[in-house]
Amino acid sequence: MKASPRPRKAAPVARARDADATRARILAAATQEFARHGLAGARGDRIARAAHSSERMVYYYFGSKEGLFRAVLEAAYLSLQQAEQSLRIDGLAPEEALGEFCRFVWRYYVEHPEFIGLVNTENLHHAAHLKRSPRLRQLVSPVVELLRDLLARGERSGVFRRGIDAVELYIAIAALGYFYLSNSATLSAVLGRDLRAAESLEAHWRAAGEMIRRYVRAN
Amino acid sequence: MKASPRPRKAAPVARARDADATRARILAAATQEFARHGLAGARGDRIARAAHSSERMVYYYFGSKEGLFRAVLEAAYLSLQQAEQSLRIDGLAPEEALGEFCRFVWRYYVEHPEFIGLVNTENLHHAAHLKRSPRLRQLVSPVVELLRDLLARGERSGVFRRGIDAVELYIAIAALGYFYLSNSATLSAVLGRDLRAAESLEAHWRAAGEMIRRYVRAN
Amino acid sequence: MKASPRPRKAAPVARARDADATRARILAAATQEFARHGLAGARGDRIARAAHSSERMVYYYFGSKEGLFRAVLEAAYLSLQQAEQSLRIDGLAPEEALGEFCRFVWRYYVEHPEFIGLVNTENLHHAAHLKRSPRLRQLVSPVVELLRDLLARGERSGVFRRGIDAVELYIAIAALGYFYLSNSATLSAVLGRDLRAAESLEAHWRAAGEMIRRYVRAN
Amino acid sequence: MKASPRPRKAAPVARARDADATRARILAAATQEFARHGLAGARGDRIARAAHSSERMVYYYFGSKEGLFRAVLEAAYLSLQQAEQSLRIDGLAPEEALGEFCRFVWRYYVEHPEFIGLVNTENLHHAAHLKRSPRLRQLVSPVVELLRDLLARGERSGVFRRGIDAVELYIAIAALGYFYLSNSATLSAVLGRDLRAAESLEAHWRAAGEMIRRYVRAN
DNA sequence: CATGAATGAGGTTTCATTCAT
DNA sequence: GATGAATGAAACCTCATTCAT
Repeated sequence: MKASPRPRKAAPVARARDADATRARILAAATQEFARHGLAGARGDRIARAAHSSERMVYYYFGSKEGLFRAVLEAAYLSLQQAEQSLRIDGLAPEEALGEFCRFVWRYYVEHPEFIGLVNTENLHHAAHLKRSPRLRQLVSPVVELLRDLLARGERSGVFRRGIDAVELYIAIAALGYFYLSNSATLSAVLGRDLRAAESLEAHWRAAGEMIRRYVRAN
Repeated sequence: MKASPRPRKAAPVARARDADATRARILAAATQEFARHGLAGARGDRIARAAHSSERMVYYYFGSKEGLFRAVLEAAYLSLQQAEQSLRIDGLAPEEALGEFCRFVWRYYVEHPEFIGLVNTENLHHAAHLKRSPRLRQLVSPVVELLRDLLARGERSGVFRRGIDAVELYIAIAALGYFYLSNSATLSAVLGRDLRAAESLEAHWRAAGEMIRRYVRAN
Repeated sequence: MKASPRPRKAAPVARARDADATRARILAAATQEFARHGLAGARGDRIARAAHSSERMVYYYFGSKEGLFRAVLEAAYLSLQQAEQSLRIDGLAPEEALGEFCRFVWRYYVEHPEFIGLVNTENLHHAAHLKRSPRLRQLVSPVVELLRDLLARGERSGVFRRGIDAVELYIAIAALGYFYLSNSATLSAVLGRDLRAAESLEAHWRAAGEMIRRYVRAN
Repeated sequence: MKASPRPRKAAPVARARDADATRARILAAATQEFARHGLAGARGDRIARAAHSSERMVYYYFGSKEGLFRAVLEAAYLSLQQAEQSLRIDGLAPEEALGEFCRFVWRYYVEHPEFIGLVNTENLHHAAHLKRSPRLRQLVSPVVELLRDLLARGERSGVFRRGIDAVELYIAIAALGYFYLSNSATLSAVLGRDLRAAESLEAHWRAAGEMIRRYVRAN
């Protein structure tokens, strides 16, 4: 065991560490709560209980319900950005790279259902919190730039057609993944098919991949 | 026109005692309120005021907030179904017909932003109200059948390739329209481009149409 | 089929009969409702539904909730009085007559649990409705007179002791029946014995009869 | 007496922050309100006002109206049990002891009219709250055991007859006190005699005592 | 005689938040 | 830094009752 240097204020230090941990637990609990119930539907006591803390602490650390939501939203977009930054596709052939890109985006949605819930809630509020958050205003998503490079590479090598807008391509990719997952409940009811079943999901990713491929390929 | 005897308080009385009209006004007001604020965020007094009625009447006609939401949802899906039934594309050539279909779906979303709000809210609740509504369980969307016929026609005439699933095609068309509109606020903030601007919208419909066309066409 | 004499106003007559029947059904339903839930706990819509009528009719016939309660109370006490008037014990020997009297009172409580519920409710209200009802103020219970005669007879024949107050005797008889039935739920819980079981009830009537007998008998 | 530093708002502050005291004041106020008006007739704002607190605090401490009622009921039965435990009659001669027991029970009813009101209300609800209360289910009334011992003693010394059930005796004693007080309002109206008058009460306790004595005595 | 529509007032309960130590 | 106690405002909903035909 490593000796910690001069634990003169052992108790306070422990508390301080708890403080960070408490804050993190509240943030995690709030992320789930806001994603599941929206901003208006979220309940402070549920967050406090899930975080093994108290409502009082929520206000202590985040000031208000909206402040907490803003923090949750910031953390969610920051997480996405970090994941995006770990994406390496510049070594791959354009078509493979695009496939990898799609898989990355869609997998992120699948593995982070809370992200979809939070973003839906934020859209209900016309992105008011996103706009007001200084931390988020300066973080521009790097993925569009990535796609732009990819399209240029594909164009040069002749496998992609010209004139494709990177933003539009990104939106299409996002749409095909996000909408399917976000709306699977109502779609399943209306279409009479369980879209959450494994085979439905797989079929969708295949069709969606095909759609993106056909959209960009030359001729 | 027949002169009614002593219409001293004609207008108010007519309004005050017309149950159908009162119900309809409440339903319309609630549709807006739920679409804008979600189920938890909707406020009974705002609905009553917008409907020129009272909170009491809301409960008189719809029993509870959830009952009202269910009625709103039923009406919204019924409206969509009625619009769908008025869609006539069987006389058009397959490619034109598909274009017409896309335009119909996307225009519906553009002209009924409240529909998107309601459906998002219902998805937050895992389609619980949709599932419980007997009126909606029996109404199956007719558009998938329409698409299936269209795909068959196109296949036979050689303009569409084989093996396209009508449900997948429908989801793709819906996704490209719905996601863009539903998420325009956060996307605009993150992508740094106003997706609600007229030229952005037009560009999107063009790109989306191209994507669908390329997805189905032969070769 | 018998021809009814001149059914000129058949419908109205039928309606008029229905009116009496409706009134009676409302009264019967209200009796149950007030007995089960008290005055404050009684619900107009439950009464209307149970009477196969409408809330509006309740007000049409009885003016107000309190008016309805007063009518119910009057009917209940009138029923009791009618039953009391049918009691014939003057031909029996004093001891037998007293036994018959007890059985009559206790059987009435057993067979009219709604009476107990109503009387408890009325006591909660300090008999305010009883006091205000002119119909009830003039109906004096004849049973005390009956008991007084009985006690005199028994005294003369030497089987009853002297100095027994008829009112006290009546209260004792009532108490031993009423309290047991009215409080059986809490007593069962506290005493750990199901007082509503057939053998418990029988044992109680035996003990209660013994108590009354020993109270009045000479020496 | 110690002088507290700067007691500028001493009284209000002390009162405002003493959780136990606040809880107790609410409980006391609710006891009166429920006893006087029943469960359905009780009003939250009246309780809050009488407790010099707020409706909000009622929910803070007791969760719901029913939760408050349950707490009130528990406290009432606990109080009775405590009083019962302070009853000492094992040193007295059997006849004296029985008289003391009766006096104790009847005095408790006279001095705790709220207990009668609460128990009546609970019986209206078929003892539903009593049954659900774990605290009350385990507290068995000790008085029946007391009576059983007393009867055995009296039997042995020959002053009491054999075969008397302690539960029946307890019920009889309770009935003669409870019923008289609980139903005095309607009985007074129907019998045309003010049962709450001092001389009526005294006469009743005398007659009731006589009844119990004659019930148990040998021969 | 009957009734569907309407309603004011107030009921219970919940919400997000602050006080005071 | 942390906490239990407290709270104003407003939410949803219900009640007994009346209106207007």
